[in-house]
Amino acid sequence: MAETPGGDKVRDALRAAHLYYLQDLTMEAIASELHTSRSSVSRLLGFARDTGLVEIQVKSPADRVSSIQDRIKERFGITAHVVPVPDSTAEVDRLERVAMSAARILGPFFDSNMTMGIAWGSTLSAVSRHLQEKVTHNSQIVQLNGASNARTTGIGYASEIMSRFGTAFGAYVQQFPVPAFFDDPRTKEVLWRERSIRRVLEIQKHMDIALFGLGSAYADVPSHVYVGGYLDDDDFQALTHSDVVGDVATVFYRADGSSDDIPMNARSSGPSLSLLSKVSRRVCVVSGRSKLPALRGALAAGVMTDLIIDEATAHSLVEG
Amino acid sequence: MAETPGGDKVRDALRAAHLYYLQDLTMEAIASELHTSRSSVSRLLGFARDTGLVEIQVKSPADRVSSIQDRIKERFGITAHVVPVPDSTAEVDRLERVAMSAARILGPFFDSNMTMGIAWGSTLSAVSRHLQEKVTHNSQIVQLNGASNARTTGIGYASEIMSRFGTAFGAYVQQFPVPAFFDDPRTKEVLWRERSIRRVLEIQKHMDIALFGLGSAYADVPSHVYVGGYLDDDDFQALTHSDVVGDVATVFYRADGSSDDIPMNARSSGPSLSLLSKVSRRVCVVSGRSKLPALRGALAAGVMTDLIIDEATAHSLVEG
DNA sequence: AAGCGCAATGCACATATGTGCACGGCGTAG
DNA sequence: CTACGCCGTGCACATATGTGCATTGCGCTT
Repeated sequence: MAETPGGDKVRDALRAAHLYYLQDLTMEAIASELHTSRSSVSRLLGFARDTGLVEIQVKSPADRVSSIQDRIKERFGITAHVVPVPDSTAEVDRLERVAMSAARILGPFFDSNMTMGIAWGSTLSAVSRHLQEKVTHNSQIVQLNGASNARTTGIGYASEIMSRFGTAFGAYVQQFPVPAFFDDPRTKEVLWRERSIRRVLEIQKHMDIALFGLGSAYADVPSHVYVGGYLDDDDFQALTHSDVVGDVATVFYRADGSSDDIPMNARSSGPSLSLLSKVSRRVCVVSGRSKLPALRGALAAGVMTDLIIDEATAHSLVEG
Repeated sequence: MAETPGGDKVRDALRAAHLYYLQDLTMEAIASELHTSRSSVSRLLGFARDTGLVEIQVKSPADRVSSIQDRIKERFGITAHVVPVPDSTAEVDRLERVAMSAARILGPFFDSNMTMGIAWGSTLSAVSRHLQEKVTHNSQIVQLNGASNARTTGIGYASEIMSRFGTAFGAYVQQFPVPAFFDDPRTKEVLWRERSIRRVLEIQKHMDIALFGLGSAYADVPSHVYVGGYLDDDDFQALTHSDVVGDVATVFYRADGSSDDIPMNARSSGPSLSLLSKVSRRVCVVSGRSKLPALRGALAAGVMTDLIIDEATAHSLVEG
């Protein structure tokens, strides 16, 4: 067992998965082919699923007319993944379920030789907790915006998210050890010239997927940025003054999607929206009606190509 | 039910599938969300699977060293899909199982706006019987080679295969109503100038996927072509004389993969191997060791990009 | 060589899922 | 208006699957 430490297990799991999912054999039958017990087969299959040897996708046939996804596609030109959640569900559970779905939907998007940039926040945290393993090679996860602030280094929180993604995909994790917001924009400018930082920025520039939630001061569950001590009263005032409706990776924008001339952005560590828009796949996860204003703004800004959203909010989006 | 004749069913099935596969709810839980009984949910999920709303893939992680697939990839430069089948399995069951796997593996390959060319024969027939539904749009299936001969029109057989593919994918079916082999090559030349025929040839030329088995005179289960009255004694002699080891869609080739100067090919209705090689994805399904010589020849000819093959035969392929 | 600990295995039971059958609604033909 | 027949549904049962627990085998330590 030293030389093939589980390699046999993978082999068996793969074979079991093939027999089960591709040939419709029952576990009993597989057990006899594998000369083992049915229980072991059950466990092997479980292993195969957890481990990403089996990938299950739910595809919406493009023909279902006027489904919400299509309406969203028409109106906003993006691909929506609407997560069914009963309306009665509490806000927290709702986020949890959207996050779980997001984690599953994400799987097929990411693969070997890719780089995924991720933001941090309650939403991403939830997603990270539901990731299923999927082995990839030569892939990396890069943090989009800094996480430390005046009170904490924020490292525990953000890096936990990062490392969950890293281990789930077997990807190299590239942290971004800078504050979320600089006190002085000039510090940022200077720091941005450092080679160590430029290396990260360079990686960000070449990412294949960006994954983020939306920040919103008005959310029922106010976003992490707004309650974590990242902003002081002056900052809040400044934001209100600039008509900010939300943020993506600590970069703020207005209802019309514009993000220029918002002073806070000069101090933010996140990627500018224009930079973000160069990424070929930009996945946004949203749960809860209270994020609607932020969502509309983000749509106007065109920051996303894919939207994973709970049913009720999707509904409100196309209704209102 | 008149206006959405099953549209609701699809909707529900989709939702159920989402809840089941993406959110890990139990059928019981889904039943209550859907205000129906657990049984109905079970049925809905079954429907979702049959209907292609759910797609399940088994992926071989690229890292498993020296697996058969990798060895094949190295040696022949193609992607192999090895179907696990116990060695003790009878030849017929083996074909059946390979065919079932092939049908499942094929699903993800084919999609809307694509054209798939298919040959006919025992292998393809078996595959066609195991296809899972998958709705696509603006897609078509085109027959690669004629099927009628001196004795029968061959239409029942080939067109049954064709239509199974057509209905499974909701694709337009383009038959190719010509004999498998012409008595006189000049007839073919003349006919090939007809617009109706040229239309089909044109479609073939633009196909995105080609799917075929291998013909072999020496197979345990001799291929359909060799026993269906398509060839007479003289033909057989001619083939032997030309050192033919097998055929793809009634186009013959030698062990070294060459197919020129084989007189029969001038009379065959199938696409020349060079034409075939222009298709971006060329999937070959093989079951049974007796097809090995034909397989080696086909590999030498480079006609395939993907090979779906049973385990034992794959083994022999890399061993010998 | 005996003892220890870890991981894999199978058993037996608990759950979850699949399906034949009978019932009831609804549209249609008579 | 009634009879007929076709779904769609849920029930109850049959199967199939998941999992805690005790056992076994194996490698390593003492």
